[in-house]
Amino acid sequence: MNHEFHFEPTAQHKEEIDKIAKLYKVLGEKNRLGIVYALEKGKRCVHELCCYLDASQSLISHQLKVLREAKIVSTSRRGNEIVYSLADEHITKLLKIAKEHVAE
Amino acid sequence: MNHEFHFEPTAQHKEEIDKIAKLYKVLGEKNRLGIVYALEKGKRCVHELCCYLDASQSLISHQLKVLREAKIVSTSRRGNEIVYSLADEHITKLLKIAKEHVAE
DNA sequence: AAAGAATATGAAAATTTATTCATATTCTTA
DNA sequence: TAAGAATATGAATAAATTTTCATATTCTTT
Repeated sequence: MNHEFHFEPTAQHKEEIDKIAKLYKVLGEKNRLGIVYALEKGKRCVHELCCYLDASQSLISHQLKVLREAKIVSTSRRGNEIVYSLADEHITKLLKIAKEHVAE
Repeated sequence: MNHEFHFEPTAQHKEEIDKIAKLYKVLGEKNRLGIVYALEKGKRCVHELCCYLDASQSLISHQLKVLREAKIVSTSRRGNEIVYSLADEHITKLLKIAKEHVAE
């Protein structure tokens, strides 16, 4: 077969692919996605997230950092605690579709 | 602060988290996501995907296997070629939301 | 049936990511 | 301001993933 014809993603497309791949990669990890699930129900401090996911404080903090850097969660302080919440509703929308997809 | 109160995801929730994390993980890789992008425009054989992504045949085949196992793509034969296409429209929907999310 | 084209695959190497451990930082309150 | 609680972080280790290389498989055509 003749494969002279080449096609390529545009630069913009490449960038978009990069961004989305990064986003999916961040959400494609059990603990991080679990955190997002927990936060869908409301704000939670780190300790609560550790309980929820039955994971060490250090691990959860590291994963929270990844989520922060991806702008998926945001923080505020409440006394001695740092309280995490979802950065915006987009994530919930994103998850909704994914939930539908896997519900089969 | 009092952290007597524990909460946990239900078994079903855990399973859902697992499934979605797996799905996102598969899509959270540049080359695989690139393949999906290419296939959104229509069926493509392996060689075409290699060109599109400027990647080796072996690499693309390996990634296609991952996509196949995740039921994201399906195949058919056309003479000597294996032609890949998206398994269903869900993926397109999923991507649509993600595209919106990163378009900022 | 032999040769060639297209794709797949196993195993090794390279790279990335997740996890742990020890410790630092930041805030609060006695 | 000292002590304690909650969280963050750097570095090391463990584990998983991606990529390559060599080769196998499958189909087509002569």
